[in-house]
Amino acid sequence: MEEKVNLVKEALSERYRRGDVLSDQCPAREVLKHISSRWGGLVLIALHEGDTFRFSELRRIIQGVSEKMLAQTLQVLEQDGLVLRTSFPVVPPHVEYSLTKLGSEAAVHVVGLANWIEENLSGILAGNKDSIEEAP
Amino acid sequence: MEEKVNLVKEALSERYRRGDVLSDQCPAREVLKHISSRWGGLVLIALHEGDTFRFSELRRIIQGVSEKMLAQTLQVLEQDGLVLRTSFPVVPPHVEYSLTKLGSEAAVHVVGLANWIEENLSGILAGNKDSIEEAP
DNA sequence: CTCCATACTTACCTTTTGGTATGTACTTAC
DNA sequence: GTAAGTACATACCAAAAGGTAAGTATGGAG
Repeated sequence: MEEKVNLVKEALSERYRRGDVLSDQCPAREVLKHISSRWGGLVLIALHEGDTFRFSELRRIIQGVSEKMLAQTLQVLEQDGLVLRTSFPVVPPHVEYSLTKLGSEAAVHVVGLANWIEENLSGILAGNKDSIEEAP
Repeated sequence: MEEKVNLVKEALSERYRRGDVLSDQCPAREVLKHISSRWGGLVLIALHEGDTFRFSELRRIIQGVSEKMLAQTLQVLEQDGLVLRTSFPVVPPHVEYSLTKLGSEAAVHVVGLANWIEENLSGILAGNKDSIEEAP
């Protein structure tokens, strides 16, 4: 079994020179955490639907997100260079959010996953016994 | 602005008949949560590398995961019908994990995202100022 | 007879995450 | 003059996630 683990590591050797989400040291795992955080992926999906959005628009589209969490998530994604924040110095405040080039590329994969889930939802739910039967 | 939100909702109308991760009611969001949970995606990625894996192999490959979390994550993914668990009634116990057809399809998207992150890691890190400069 | 290995489970505790409520600054609408 | 809208920040608390350590069952190795 030790050999098999090594074989897999060997197959992943190319990955070690860039990033490796399977390694707990690698910053790639941090980035994956940001994108796959509770609201991170949904923000990318929402932004992928249009060009620019205001804070309050995003709040309405991403159902259930609180102001605090949306602000926090947007900041993290902005720091990763995935989201662009443009604020206009007017009152009341006007801020627009959009995806950067990097952000669009990442969003494509997240949207791909979300679409797959949405299309295969019934199949997945069928495999999930909890949703149809429950022990008394 | 209300019109814009409606326009987006209209553009997503097709999605409402299947699943919609942007809706907080829809079970699709739960499935997304499972897959994008801290260890869920990494399990899919690891399993995607080979045919079958034993519990202890997965623990070694997915660096940093605890026994408790790996067991829990595998159970959730099994309930969603993404992971297949095969146990052989021998002693010491022998259990093999692999992806189902559904699981393979989901894994493709997760692997795609992970690969993108790994390939673009330096670019992302460059946009992330926290990793190079720190306020004193 | 004791130790080791496998694949877990369980109890206990800490850390992280997330929600609610409130405050801010300013202007327009009523 | 009071409320509403905008884009947040902040404090406080509850819930969830996660780690550690120990226990379980069983048989073989020493």
